[in-house]
Amino acid sequence: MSKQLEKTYNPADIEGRLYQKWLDNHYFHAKVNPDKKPFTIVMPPPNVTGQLHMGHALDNTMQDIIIRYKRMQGYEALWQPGTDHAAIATEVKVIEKLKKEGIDKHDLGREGFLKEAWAWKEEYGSRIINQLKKLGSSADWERERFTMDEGCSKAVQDVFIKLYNKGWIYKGSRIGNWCPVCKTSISDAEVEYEEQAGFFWHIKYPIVGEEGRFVEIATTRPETMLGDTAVAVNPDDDRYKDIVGKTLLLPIVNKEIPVIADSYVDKEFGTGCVKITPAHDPNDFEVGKRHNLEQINILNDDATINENGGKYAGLDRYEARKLIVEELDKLGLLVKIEPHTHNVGTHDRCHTTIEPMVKPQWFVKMDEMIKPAVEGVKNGEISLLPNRMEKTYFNWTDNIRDWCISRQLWWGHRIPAYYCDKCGEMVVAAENPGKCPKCGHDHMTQDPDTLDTWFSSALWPFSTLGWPEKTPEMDYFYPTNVLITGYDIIFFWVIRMIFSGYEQTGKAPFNTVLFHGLVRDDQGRKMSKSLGNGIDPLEVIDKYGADALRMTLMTGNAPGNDMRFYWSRVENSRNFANKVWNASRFIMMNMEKADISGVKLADLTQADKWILSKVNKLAQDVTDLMDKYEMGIALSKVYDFVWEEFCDWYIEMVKPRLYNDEDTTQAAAIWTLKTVLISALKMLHPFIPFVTEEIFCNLQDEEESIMISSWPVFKPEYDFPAEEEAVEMIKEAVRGIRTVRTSMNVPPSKKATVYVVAGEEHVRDIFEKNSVFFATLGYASEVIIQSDKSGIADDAVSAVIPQATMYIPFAELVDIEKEIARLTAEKDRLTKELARSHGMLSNEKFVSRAPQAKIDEEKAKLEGYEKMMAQVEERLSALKK
RNA sequence: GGGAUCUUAGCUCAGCUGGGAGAGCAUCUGCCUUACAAGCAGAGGGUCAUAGGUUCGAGCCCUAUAGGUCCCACCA
Repeated sequence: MSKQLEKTYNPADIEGRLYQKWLDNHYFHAKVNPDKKPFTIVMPPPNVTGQLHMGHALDNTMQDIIIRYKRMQGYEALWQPGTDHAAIATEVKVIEKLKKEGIDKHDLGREGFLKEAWAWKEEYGSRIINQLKKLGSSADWERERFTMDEGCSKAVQDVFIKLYNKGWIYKGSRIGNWCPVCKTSISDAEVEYEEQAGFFWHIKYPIVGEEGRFVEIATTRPETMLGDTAVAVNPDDDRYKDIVGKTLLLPIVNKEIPVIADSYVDKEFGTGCVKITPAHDPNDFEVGKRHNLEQINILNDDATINENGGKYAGLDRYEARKLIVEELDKLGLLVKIEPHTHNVGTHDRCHTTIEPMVKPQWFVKMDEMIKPAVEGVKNGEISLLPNRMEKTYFNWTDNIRDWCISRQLWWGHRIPAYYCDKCGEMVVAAENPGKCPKCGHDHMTQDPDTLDTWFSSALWPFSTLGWPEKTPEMDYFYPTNVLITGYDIIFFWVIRMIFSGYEQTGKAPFNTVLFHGLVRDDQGRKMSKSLGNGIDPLEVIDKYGADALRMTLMTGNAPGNDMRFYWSRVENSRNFANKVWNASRFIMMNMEKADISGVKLADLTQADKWILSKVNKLAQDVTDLMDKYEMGIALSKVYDFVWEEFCDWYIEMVKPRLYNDEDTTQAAAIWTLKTVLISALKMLHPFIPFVTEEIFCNLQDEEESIMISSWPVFKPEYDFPAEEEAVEMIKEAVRGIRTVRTSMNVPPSKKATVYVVAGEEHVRDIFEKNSVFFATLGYASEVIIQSDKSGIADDAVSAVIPQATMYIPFAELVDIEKEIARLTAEKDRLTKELARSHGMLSNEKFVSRAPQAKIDEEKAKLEGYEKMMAQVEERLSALKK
């Protein structure tokens, strides 16, 4: 017994209820099942601090589509979810929160602060998960993980110790990016360069022992001169050849520093003389190493000047800059100030200008570990989609530098290294050894630093499955199948997962990476909080439903490209959901009219076979596209089919049969409607799960969910190419008809005659009212078709449109001059087509290389053209007479 | 400086290995019709950035040019 649906689709009424039903039935839960093949996607873990944004919505919609598709195909489909502790992002938020309460992080101490952070995680960590659920995400929430849960922490610790023992993790003093606000080092990838207007200060450094002679240098950061230990010139620079090896008096500091020659210096840039500050510039650091220069750190962690800055100690870096410039001016050493725009590195979290600083940090050696990751992509073990991402990938792997993994934060995985309080001996171990192995002192202190948040994310594809324990899940679901993420984190995350996967498990963590672009606003800008242009996916869901949002995100852009968000596209998607809803409603309204249990394929009319064969072919096409992860194209194919073929043509064609209880083909029509609808619903389900589920359950009382129904496959018995061709011919004929008119108003007796006439002039004075062809078919008891296409048999027309009672060749009704013009144009077109076809078939390359099917197709086309040409010529000559 | 990518209808974008220029929105015309006005039928609108080349045939391949976007590196 099918139920009646509401007149319009109202997502708010059903989404929550259906999602709860799915959860209650554990449909999302994947178990180790040797009878089925596994298919695994691991969810990029959203930050616990996160709020669902369009990027998440897109990312998770894509994953959900694939996982639902695979589930319907009979795979044991696991979508492994979880959240990321997001070290610095969370720490910043918690500090902010505490600040509002008037509490400083350091007042609480490490343990107190971590308590606060965990409380934060408990409070907000579930928020984004609930938002993902609103999207319809069918992740296996029963397996939800967290990067800092016990298992993942164990994995992190094991990997650290393993890599350390292998010599691939080391502690080193290196110059790195320091954020004076977050007071932590950050990796190069976390630095964003902003173009800023600044100045070039030209300063004179006096040459010792040569009164009145100076070297002029140009700098954008004059305050760093406090840490200068040399001035460098290019060895080939003739201007300065004679001063190399001489000594300069560093002004203000009044210290003697050497002039050195180093090819790093660009003769053309600035004055050709560079002040060298090894402790505060990455290039200078390298130069300093080559020339054994002292590193003088002049900054405190908050970027104020430290005791090495003499009288400037305690001042902020910019304040110091101002005063130093003033002093240089007073000393007569300031030559000039030039405006200069340059790129300044800022921290991507807080946008503070970073300071290069020399700090002891932990590093992962990359040179060896990256090799299998490069090889795996090169040999196709891992494919990146779209392919162009491979270039970006190799660009990175070729230039990889050691990975700085220590962070001076509290929220994160603490580095498992312990130092003896007495002799400083370091031990890397899972637990505090308690006693120093070297001097026997009985107290060791753990390294205060934590690990880069990406260190744990890098292990995510396997740590979530229980690694390093040998779990059945690890055996069964790993390696995962596809990773879906934005191209913006290829460096942060994707590469690190790949090399970690190879190193830790000996296997690629996934065999395909599918990248998507960014969702931008309607002006193409990045959605960001500061611009206030972000569109909240939840708002879209509230207004138009999750299905509409999902569909919007999946259409209208190519894989890997950025997309713009338009409300009008959401409306269109909503309209489509409503269209499906109403088509289903119509079918349900008519389902009871006949018993369809005994319908056989032989009972079907031409129209039925046509639509059946269309949907059959569609299933094949869509499956192929889904397997290639071309979800956007797959969806638009189903969209076109449902709206244009099924609703606009088939349902309209079939109406007369439904309304006429005497019609012997009524049951066949109902059977076909239902069969095609169910197929279409199944193909739509991964994309728009809610509306399809609601309809399916109302339509198929005996089946509990479309989620666990089977994906449509191509069925040879539904392949009716001949019928398809016949109906296409009729459609072609009817499509040429311009205007459709009914005879005045349609009387309630449902008897009306519809004249379908080509060309408006013929009927304008006969009929007063225009109407719509297909909608009117439902009313009409009789249809007269006048077509300009000969060759369409009357019985073919009436097979599709049963009320059609007349068939009059168009030429008999039409203005002869016009018809000749039309035929002439047609002849021209055919001439061109024939030339094209002949050209192709006479081309040796084409004939030898093209697939046989294509050649046959072309031959068939050629024949068709030749026939049509003959007809056209015949009619032309007849008319001319 | 290195690299990627884009330029197709008024707007935003599809166009999968070369073979009949497409969608949504917008515009215009006619329709409340027993699934749907969140709808139906139709119309207008494009030298596919420019210039060459390969090919029987180019939106698609090659070269160059112009403009846009992004990533990486970064000059003190």
